[in-house]
Formats: sequence, structure tokens, C-alpha cells
Amino acid sequence: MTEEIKAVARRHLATEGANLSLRAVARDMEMVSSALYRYFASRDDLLTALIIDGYNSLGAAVEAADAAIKDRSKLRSRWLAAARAVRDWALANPAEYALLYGSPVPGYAAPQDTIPAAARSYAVLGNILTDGFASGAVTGQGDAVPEAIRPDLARASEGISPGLPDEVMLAGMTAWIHIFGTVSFELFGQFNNVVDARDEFFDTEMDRMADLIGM
Amino acid sequence: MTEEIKAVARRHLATEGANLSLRAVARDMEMVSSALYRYFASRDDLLTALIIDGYNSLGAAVEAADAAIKDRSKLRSRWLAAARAVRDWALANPAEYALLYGSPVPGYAAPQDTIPAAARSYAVLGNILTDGFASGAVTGQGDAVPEAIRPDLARASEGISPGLPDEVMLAGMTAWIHIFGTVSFELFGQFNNVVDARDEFFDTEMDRMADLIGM
DNA sequence: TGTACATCAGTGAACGCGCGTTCACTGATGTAC
DNA sequence: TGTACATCAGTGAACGCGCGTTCACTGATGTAC
Repeated sequence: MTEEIKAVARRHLATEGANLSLRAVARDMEMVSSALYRYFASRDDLLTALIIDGYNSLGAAVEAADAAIKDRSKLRSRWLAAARAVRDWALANPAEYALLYGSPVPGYAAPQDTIPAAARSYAVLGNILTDGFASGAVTGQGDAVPEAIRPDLARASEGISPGLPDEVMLAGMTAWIHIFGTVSFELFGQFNNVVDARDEFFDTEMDRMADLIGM
Repeated sequence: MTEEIKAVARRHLATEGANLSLRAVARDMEMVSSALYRYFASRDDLLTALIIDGYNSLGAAVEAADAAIKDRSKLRSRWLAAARAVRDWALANPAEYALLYGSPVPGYAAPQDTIPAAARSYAVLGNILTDGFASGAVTGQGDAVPEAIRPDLARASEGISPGLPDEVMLAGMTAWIHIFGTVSFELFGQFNNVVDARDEFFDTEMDRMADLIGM
């Protein structure tokens, strides 16, 4: 039942945008709106559940894309597959993507519960970098890392890919940000009248990031 | 009067998020809600006006930041100043930033009128690239540009910096996207519990982009 | 200088709709003796 | 096997609030003769 409510709510998100309405969901399920309160304590609770589901769904997609590359030493293929998985997932679920990576929903503050789910897709890149570093393919040469951001990099790598040099971690973050920057530009309309060859453009951008990481 | 309404609406955006309410704006101005219809034909019209103002305000800030660098040959300084101006403007006007670069407002489709204003900040980077290319400082060596995206690049450079090689244009777009990707991550909460040294992190990212452009 | 008229910013009531949440309740199902 | 009871999913009415938009109107200001 809880699952069915979430499914309907996701469908509503897709058509209505972020203005999710409990009453509309209930209507769609041919229930009375108060019945939903047996499953979710409040609208915010439902939103939180959708967000966690969203991160997990994205995370699973990215994990699967990486896992599908049989030759684990082909770092660039793994990276491209993971990045494409993010974009494909976002194009298939634009409203959920907006919920996760777009403007904050007015009046809603995501609780801490969402954090582990959010890290899941992120961790895939961490694995790729870790594998690359272990095999010596990724060395993290290049720019010096400013002292001020070293603690942040250390903390980020701690949970996800311990032992990675700051240089590699930083390049990874640059690349990671760039996936979502590019996808958001595409999804939120900044490519309208500017970029038509979107598949190719995305791949080109991701290629550049692979260069930057040095893999 | 029109200006005052927009000012109040902007203040509302800042506190309420994207759910801009005509009635709330009217209340704030101690007017009756119907009075606003003398100035804007509808809520969407007011939104459009705010969006155009926002792009212009951002564009002016970026232009000023670039213009403040006296030695015009210092491309990297100009780039960093422009990029920082985007971020500073976004941090100062988070709701307007979300309106321009965040998730689309449900039920609202931006009309074509917003396009020229949107290009204004973009054009500043075009100028920097053009100057760099003219002086020979930026050559656009590096990755090959896939055929499929050449038409897009040509069209983009046409209006903004004619004559620029595709390689340079592409690097510029990568950098441009990365500004907004980084700012959006920061503003939309993806840096929470991850990046604390935000000023330094942003500068580091922008430095990387300057390297990538080759300036 | 004084009157008649037009302009137009802002009013107030109404229409028809939406929302999240609470609360006492019904009525079917399953469990215990 | 049959009765008494507890559980619990879902109901329906209500509370108190919000919204965008329309429309006939008032009443002050400015203009023309």
C-alpha cells in the first residue's frame, strides 16, 4: 500500500512538478485524503520517502551501469557508463531529478535520513577512482590542492574511497559536479536554442572530465 | 509602481521560495489583490518580468566584475572575477537564482522574451575568450570536437563571439556549465556535510576551468 | 477663474477552486476462548 | 463450532486557510473649454 501511494505520488510529481498534493494523490487512488495518514504522518514524510527512494533508484541505476562493464580495468568506460546512467535516469524521471538536485521545495527541509541514500551513486565514482589508483592508472598528478579544502576532501574520501590522494579526490568531485551541472542545464531549459545534439554534447563533456581525472 | 511590485515580489521569492503569490504581494503592499492587475496581466506575467530582471541583474553584475579588471590581457583574472560574480550574485539572491537556473516553476513556461536577457552574462565569457583568441593567448588546442556538436557551437558563437574556433567555444561552454553546476550544488544543498570551505573550493574549481580553456 | 468631463489607480465583493490536517466513526477481518 | 472481542483500513465531515481572476464601482486627479 505504502508502495502504491509512492508510485502514484511519483506519477503526480512527473506531471505537476514539485507541488505535490496529498489530496490529489488520494483522489487518484480513489481514497479519501485522510486515509493517507495511515501510511504517512504528513506530506513532508511522503516527500522524504520519495526523496530517499529517488536517491536509491538513481544509485541502483548507476551501480548497474558500472557493473555492466566487464573489464574492470577500463576506467574510462566505467566512468562514461556511470555518467550516462545519471543522465538517462534524469531524463526518464525529470521530476524526481528536480526533487533531488533542483531548487529546494518551499517549506520543506530534508531530514538527515536522506544522506546515506544520496551517497550511493556518488560511491560508484569513488570505486572507479579507487580501482584506478590501486592499479596505478590514476595518479592524481596535476594541480596543487589548496590547504583549505584538504579537510573536506579527506572527509569525503573517508567514507567512500579511503586512502585516495586529495588530488584524485578533487578531480573526482569536479567531474561529479560536472555530470549534474550538465544534466541540470539540459533538464532545466538552459540548452534550449543552444545545444541540440544533446547526447553527443554530454558524452563530450564527460570525456573531458575523464581527461581531467587522467583515466 | 511596477518597480515597487517587482521589488516586493522579489522579497517574497526570497522568503517563500518559488511559490510566488499575487495575493501575498498585494497584502504586503497594503493593496487589494485585484489592484495588481493594473500592472501585470497575470501572475505569469509578473514571473516573466522577474525572470528578465533577474537575468539582467546577474548580467550586469558579471559585466561589472569583468570590467573592473583593468589589465584586459589578464584573462584568468577576468574569468575568475566573472565566475565569482555569478556565485556572489547567486548567494545574495538565492531565490532568484533558483528561478533562473533551478527546477522549472510548475505550470509556468518562460516565453521567448527571456532569451536575450539570459545571454547577457554568457556574453561576458564570450568576450574574454574572443580577447584571448585575438591576442593568441588562447589557442583552443586539445581534444577534437565531435562533428555532431559543431553546428551547435557555431550557432552559439555566432551571436556572442564570432570567429572563435569550435575548440575554444566548447571549452568555454564546459567552463560556463561548471560555474552553474558548482553554484547549484552549493545552493541546493549538495555541499551540506561535504564541502565546508566553499569560497576556496569554488575558486579551485574555476581555476581548473581556466586551465582547461588554456588561459 | 470656474465648471464639466475624462482618465485611471485602487476598492471590495464574489466565483470557484485548491490545500493539509484532525477526529469521531463504521464495518470488515482476524483472533481467542 | 460458535460467540465475543480487538484490530485496523478507510470514511466523511469539518476547520481554517490559501489561491488567481473578474467585475462593477468609487473617488481623486488632471485637462479642456
